[in-house]
Amino acid sequence: MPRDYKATCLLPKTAFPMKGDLFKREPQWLARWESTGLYERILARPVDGRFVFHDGPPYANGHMHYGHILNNALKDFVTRSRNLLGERTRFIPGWDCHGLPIELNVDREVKRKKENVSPTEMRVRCRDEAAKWVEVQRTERKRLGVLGTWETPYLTMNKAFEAQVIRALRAFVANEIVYRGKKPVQWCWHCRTALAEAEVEYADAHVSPSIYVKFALDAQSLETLRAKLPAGVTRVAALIWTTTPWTIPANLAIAVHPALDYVVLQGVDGEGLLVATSLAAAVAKAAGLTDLVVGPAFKGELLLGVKAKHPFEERWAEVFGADYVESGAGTGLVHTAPGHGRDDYKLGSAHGLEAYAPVGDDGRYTGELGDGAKAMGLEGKFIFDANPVVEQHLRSLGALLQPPGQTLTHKYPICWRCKNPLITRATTQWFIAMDEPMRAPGSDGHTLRARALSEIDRLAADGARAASEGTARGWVPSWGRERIRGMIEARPDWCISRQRIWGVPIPAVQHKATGEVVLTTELLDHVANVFAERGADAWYSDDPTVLPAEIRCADGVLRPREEFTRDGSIIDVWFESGSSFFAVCEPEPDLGAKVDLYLEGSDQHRGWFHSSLLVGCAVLGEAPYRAVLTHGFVCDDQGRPYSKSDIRRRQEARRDEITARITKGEALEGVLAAMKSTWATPEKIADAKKRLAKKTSLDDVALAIAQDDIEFIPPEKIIAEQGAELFRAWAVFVDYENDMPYSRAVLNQAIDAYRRVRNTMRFMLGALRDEPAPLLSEVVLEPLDRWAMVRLGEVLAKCERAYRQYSFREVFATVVDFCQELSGLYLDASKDWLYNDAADVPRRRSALATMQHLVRSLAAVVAPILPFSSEDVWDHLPAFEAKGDSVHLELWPTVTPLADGEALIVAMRRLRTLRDGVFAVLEPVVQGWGVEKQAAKKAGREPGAGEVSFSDDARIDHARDAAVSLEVSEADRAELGPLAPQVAELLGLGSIELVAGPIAGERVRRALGPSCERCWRRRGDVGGDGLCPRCRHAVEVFDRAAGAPA
RNA sequence: GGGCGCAUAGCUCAGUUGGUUAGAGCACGCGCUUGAUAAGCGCGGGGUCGCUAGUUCAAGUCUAGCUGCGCCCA
Repeated sequence: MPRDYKATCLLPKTAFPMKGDLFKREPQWLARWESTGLYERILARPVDGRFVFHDGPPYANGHMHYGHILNNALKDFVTRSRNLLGERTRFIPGWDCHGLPIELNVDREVKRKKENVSPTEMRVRCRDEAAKWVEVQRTERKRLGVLGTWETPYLTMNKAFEAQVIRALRAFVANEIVYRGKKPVQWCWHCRTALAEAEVEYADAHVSPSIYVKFALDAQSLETLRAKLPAGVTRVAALIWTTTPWTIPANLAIAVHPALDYVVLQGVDGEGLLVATSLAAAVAKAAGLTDLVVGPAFKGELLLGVKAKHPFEERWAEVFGADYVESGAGTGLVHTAPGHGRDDYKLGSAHGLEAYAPVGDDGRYTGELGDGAKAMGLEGKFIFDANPVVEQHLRSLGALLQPPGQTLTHKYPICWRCKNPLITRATTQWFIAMDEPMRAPGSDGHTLRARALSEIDRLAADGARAASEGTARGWVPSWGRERIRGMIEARPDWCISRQRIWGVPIPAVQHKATGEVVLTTELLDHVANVFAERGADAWYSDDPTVLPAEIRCADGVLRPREEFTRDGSIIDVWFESGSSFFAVCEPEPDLGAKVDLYLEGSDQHRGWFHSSLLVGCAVLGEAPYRAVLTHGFVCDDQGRPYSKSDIRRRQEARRDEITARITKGEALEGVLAAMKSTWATPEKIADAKKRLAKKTSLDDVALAIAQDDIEFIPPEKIIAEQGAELFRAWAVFVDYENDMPYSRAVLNQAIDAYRRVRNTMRFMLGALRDEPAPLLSEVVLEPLDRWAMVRLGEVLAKCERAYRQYSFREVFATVVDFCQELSGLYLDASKDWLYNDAADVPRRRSALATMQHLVRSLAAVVAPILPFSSEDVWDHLPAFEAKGDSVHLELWPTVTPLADGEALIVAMRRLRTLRDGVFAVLEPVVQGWGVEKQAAKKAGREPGAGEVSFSDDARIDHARDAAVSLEVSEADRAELGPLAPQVAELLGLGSIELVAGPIAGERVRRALGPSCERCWRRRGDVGGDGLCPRCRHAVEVFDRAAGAPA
């Protein structure tokens, strides 16, 4: 019985599992890191660099969704990689706690229980509600592996934060750009509050009435147009078009474009209709006119100053010029109600008109209505209910153009929270002026807008400079500049007040006797100190000391606080979060107000980046950040947003389509096939039919189908069942600068890449066999190992640059590629000496020293991305000098450059082309035999039992059984340099012959001679004992060590 | 309707300042592999670079328009 030599081989041995079992083991690492104070120990390392990262606060309401998770993963990549690169980086997570959604949640609860709750009590409830969600999200964020000060996060409802918000507001007041004014704002009549730009959503298919209204011109205006009238026209009406009849009572003017062409269109009974030339035909059609008769065209300029009679109020609407008037829709004459539209307001205020808005908080008309409207009974009526009333009344007056019931389906703004349609309504609010010079001491007198725009450009310029240095600052990606620039350029003054309770109050006071409203730096200084100590809740208490004993009015006179009442508005939550750098980073001595990086979704160009920029410009005189990195949104495989609600909407749409088509008489099979449904298989269709037979409604079956076709995978499910790290692998696998496709298929691809890295590490750990490896300094490296070290150096350089540019994907791809490269050639070739050489053979020791360094380095490189698995590797890496207890305490790995590095790279490249040549001739032989073998097996025969066409000499299963001859030029052979003597071994061939000239005979032959029983090589040196000399020696060494001579 | 983006193989992505035959991984097909085996290796098929026009000796790359998708706004 021949001896089984397997036991004498040094085969891979490691406890590092192939399967991560991440979902089970991740919590254990998290617990360990927490108990060993890993985060603090990382920060305590003596490093020179420093990097300030600032977490944008998610809203403390609801569970984390995919966008949040992705965002948190990216943030963790940043903090961990910066720390790895020797730049101390803290992560202070934050939450946005104030604001409408939480208040409405509590409100709903209060209303349900029919309780009567004071503002103070309301704030307590809101605080509890926010705290509840902070807790939920804290758990979810920690579970992802995000490293940070989770026990001391920043909350916008913390006292210190609230005080700093007031101090930020003070900076605006000191700059004299805070004012109170009556201006149109987006208003939710249901929530009874003004909304910020960021709080407005749009409904796709809102149906509005669509009416054309006539405003009769006065005699003098008629005279102006005398020469432009078609024959028979004796009177003229300006024709406007609107989708908001309820704003007609607030009409004060009409806008035309001075450069646009207008005509008078012949109507009925001698009436002319004033419209833009380009729209005359459409209007005539709407009016049911059979002939299109118009007078000569003229420019809108001629109309300026023309007066038209309001249809039911005793006042005149004057015609003004405005360049926003369009020639493509409506009539070219725009109904202008300065209290109910932003453009309208601008135009009105330019001509001295007030922002007239006779509509209350609740969306009902107030007593400010004109007599005509009051006579219609509109006072107290809800505006959307007034639409038909106004329309009917206009009709009865003959002021309407077209038949009843015309509607327009269009996008319309709705409240982000309650989803009710919004209105634009002028209210008295606090504003921050964008275009007034800032006058605080030390300010250079620029306007906030100008300052912000110049900061945007400064960041962009700095970003370009950074890019040329191989790092990233400014707007990343660079188009962020255009995006935020457009928004800052176009934005109106910042409306910072909200008529709600849950927030930081705007600490203004009103003098009871004079009605004067006071908001001064002195007042703010006092209140900020009170808030710092007692929190903003103090504002709602009865305690008089919330205010200073005396308050200075505009006339310079100090008056006792008892003469004042406190304002009830709170500040826009975007102002709060925009102040976060000032509340969180500025007070910390090792951070400071200048933050190196903000990192959020690209929607924050309008949100947090935007508000932070404005606050920064007022408080610091500059942007609070050096770099702004944005990511896209998580989408499904069709590129549609991947969120629970979006998916549900799509599932329902699909269900409705299935239902509709089947109800119309189409066959189930046909419908499903046409939709490429996963249910378009005979079994599934049978299943569906069975369900229908069981009286399950068609809708329910259709929904089940839709849910299978359009799947939503809850993130917490992936994390609980597969592990957070796989999600992180997905986050690094897709390109975050664009929208990121998410589906099971993509997730699986990311997992495959992860496994490639994991298994390559595992192989090398196995090679090390749980034994301390020789140090690099203790061995003479073989050429192949030297190549690996040179390549590692290249990989490290590339990854370092990629990390500095936040190109995490590139880091990961580089590592995955490197693993592939190692697997395919380096590790494969090394197996021979790893397994078969005696333990102390120099070339084996060289390989071990190299692999130890490779594993150690690669684990550190991927640690920011795969914190769990890299720690797993670290745990299984044999001890070496100075090995810490966590990979996360490592600093960026280094490799000593080798003088012959370039030559080694060239040699390896040549070896690779050589290998391509070898496989090109070898593959058909191996494959041909393989196919025969498969066929024989299939037919139930033993391969080679006389029925296959390969002769024994030609059978080659494996490269090691092959002797190959290859044509290689002298120059190419020279490139092999130090690798030349080892070519056969490196390529795993039995033997290779490199021939300079043409090859006469077969290029591939079966290697001659018996194979060594231990290492299976056919090198022609196998002795009578069945072993090659190398193996004979190894067995001797093995037996001696085992103390049992054979 | 406007602003800013994106579009390369079935999927995820590379593709330097325009310059040979557009690459990689995954998936797929065919093989190998007792010794990386819920792994590893080799070979192979697969692309009108969204569409149209233009600039150029030369366009995936530059310009314009269009289509589709996303974010932000109206």
